[in-house]
Amino acid sequence: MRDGGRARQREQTRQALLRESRRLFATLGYGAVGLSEIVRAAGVTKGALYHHFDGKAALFRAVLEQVQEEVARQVAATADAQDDPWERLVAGCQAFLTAGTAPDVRQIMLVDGPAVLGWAEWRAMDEAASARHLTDELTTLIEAGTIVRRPVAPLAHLLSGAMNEAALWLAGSTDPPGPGRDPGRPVTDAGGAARRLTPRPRPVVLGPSF
Amino acid sequence: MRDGGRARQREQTRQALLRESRRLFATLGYGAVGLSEIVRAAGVTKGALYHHFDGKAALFRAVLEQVQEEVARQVAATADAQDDPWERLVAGCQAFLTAGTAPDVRQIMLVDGPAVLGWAEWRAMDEAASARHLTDELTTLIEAGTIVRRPVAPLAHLLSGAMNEAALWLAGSTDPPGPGRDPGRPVTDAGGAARRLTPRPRPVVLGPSF
DNA sequence: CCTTTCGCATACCGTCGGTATGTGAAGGTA
DNA sequence: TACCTTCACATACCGACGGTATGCGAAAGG
Repeated sequence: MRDGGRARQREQTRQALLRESRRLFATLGYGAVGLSEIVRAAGVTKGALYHHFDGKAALFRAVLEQVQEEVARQVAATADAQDDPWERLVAGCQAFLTAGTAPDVRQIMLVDGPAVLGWAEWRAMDEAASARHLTDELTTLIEAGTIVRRPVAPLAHLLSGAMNEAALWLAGSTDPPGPGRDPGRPVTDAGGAARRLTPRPRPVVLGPSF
Repeated sequence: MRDGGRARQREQTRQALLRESRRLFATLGYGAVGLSEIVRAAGVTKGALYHHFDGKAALFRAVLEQVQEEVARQVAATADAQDDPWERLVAGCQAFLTAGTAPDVRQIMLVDGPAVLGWAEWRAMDEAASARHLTDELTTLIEAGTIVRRPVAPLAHLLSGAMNEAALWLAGSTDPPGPGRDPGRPVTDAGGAARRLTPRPRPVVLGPSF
């Protein structure tokens, strides 16, 4: 072959499988995508797929890991640009809402993820990817006295759940399994909505509502 | 037949299908349950199933409707026992967390629901069943000045998402698709945790944290 | 140059959701 | 009571799917 060695070709095939399966999973949903479609789009056969992954669910898991990593990177980058801890939390939430509006994230990470891998595994992956930072931020805010002292784990879960639902809601009612409206609509202003949802005056306590 | 007329027998078959499929969906998850298992457990054949429902997803939809109705009834009953609007909201949230801890609700309503029917349809069903009351409660609280005046729709979504995640978390890490621990464990004290999560002093503003 | 390894293709299998058709009892009608 | 219609299913079957076992040819190693 004129292209680089075996390792190069191997990685190329693997990336093609990840890229095409991600696209199909995002647009049609996990259940509506057949392996035949994936391998056809990737230009390989089922033999290649099962050589790289342990099955359909394992392929989905790899895609989900990729998506979660991207979201975590965006959120962390936006949050870390802020110096003040409270502003870091707010910026991080806004960044998550912006990222969560993307169809990939929406369908793969928020809709199919828990059902395909089971909630426990999905939660563990989310914890490892991004929720860990959220816990850190909340801990910092508690230590600084910005929010009332409470167990951080429940706070993190509640805030995480609220953000997930908000992302799904802000993305509009466009999702594959249903009737599905125009996918190319201008996407409701997620950033603006997120900003409107956060308090103008910096609060002294976060606890009461939780 | 010695049992009542056709209508009676028909309803009996339908209920058996709903009961057994609900049990199997709850314990194994939607994807891991085959129609053959369902009809065998219900003591009928696939012909009966397709005579009553339009397919597997439609059967699941009927089960989900049933589950949502039960949850909504419990929540409404608990909330309506309180006179004060704020106490109604708190009691309703606690009741939801208690109900959401049940494995049926957990797997069917919170995990598989959005993936099987699509998020939009799932959201519409939830809206019709229970979220509508949540919006009403929040509106009342805003009108009474208990919480700061904001658009209620975002508030309702955030709170709903937080409650859903909380219910999944409080139920522990036991779910079918994963390794799944002892299903009969004593269920972490959901009511107590819910009470601990809500503020002791009645707040004047709910907004800041949202 | 020969051998081994490995990345992948081919061929095949059991099972699944879904459908088309058959059937016998319940219910109406004379 | 005899007949006919309706209806609530059962039976038989199909294409497609996820998954597996095996074959093969090119690249790496000696």
